[in-house]
Amino acid sequence: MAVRKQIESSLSVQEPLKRKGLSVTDSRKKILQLFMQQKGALSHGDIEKKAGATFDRVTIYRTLQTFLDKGIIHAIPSSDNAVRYALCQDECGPGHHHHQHIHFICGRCKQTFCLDDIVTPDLHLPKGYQSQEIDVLVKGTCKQCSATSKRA
Amino acid sequence: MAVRKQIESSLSVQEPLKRKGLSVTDSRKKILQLFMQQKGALSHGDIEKKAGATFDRVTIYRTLQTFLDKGIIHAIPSSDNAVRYALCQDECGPGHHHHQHIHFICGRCKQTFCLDDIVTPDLHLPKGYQSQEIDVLVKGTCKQCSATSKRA
DNA sequence: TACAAAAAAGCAACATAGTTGCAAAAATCA
DNA sequence: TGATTTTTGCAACTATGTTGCTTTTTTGTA
Repeated sequence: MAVRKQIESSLSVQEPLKRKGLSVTDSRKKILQLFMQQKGALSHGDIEKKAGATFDRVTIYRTLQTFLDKGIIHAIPSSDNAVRYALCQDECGPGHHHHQHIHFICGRCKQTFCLDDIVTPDLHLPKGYQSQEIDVLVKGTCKQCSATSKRA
Repeated sequence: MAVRKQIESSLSVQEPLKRKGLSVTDSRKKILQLFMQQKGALSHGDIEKKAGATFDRVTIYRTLQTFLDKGIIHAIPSSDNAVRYALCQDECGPGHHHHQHIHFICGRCKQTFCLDDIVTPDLHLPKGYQSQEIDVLVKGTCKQCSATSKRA
């Protein structure tokens, strides 16, 4: 039955929500699930497409905002006016994000990935500048796409 | 006379346009001037405000796109759905951008600056990933704002 | 399990941002 | 100066994001 499947897969989804003190609702479960099934980052539009007409657009906006606030996802800047979101790895608290990883944007498959193993480098800023957060965006060709093009 | 002033200040503005093979129009002069007068980066909205009702919105979009294509300005990613633009320093050709500098986003004055002297660091990417371009965004407090808060 | 309080979702209406095609105006070049 | 090419402005449209309010769902407790 489809129902059983739903219940099973949503079990692992409920836990993080509860841990963050959020009430467990259909849209939150669904959206969190989408993120967990996904290697790359998701934009609001991606979620709208993937979730189909299940949820109101507004609900998606508000859910993303809630997830951001609670430190479940983090926003990845972009230069195409489509901010993407991805799951936080380590424990990010409300407001406190601890991200040291970099983001890779593939020009071929257009996906954005978190490279969790690559730590953001230290920078020497000019006198007077105080750094709070560093975001490194690397554009190029991802592992998968590099491999496919070689074989072709 | 206001006219003379216009002509004088637009002289330095015409040159880069011509060098890039662009016809010299009022909107291009005005928008390029805005960038040259400005320390920080400008979003489409900023330009719309600063240019007043002088130009059509569409013209601003198209001018920014043209400047991007010709390597006169570069786009700075953001996580607030407001891509900002700033003048290119060295010679960037069409398609070929050579930026090694980092971008600083001040949380206080909300301005974005190019720190031209800070070179983007080398990164060791995982096997298979090919890097073409690196964008470093640093969020924090800028020189000016740091100074003001100390005195206050 | 049922119920009241609190939280979230849905809806509608609105505001802003970005795109496209086409006609009018301006810039270029001979 | 005048013909050609380029750019602009306008209109209409699509997409994206926001807000207030009502209904529904969730939660915690009896």
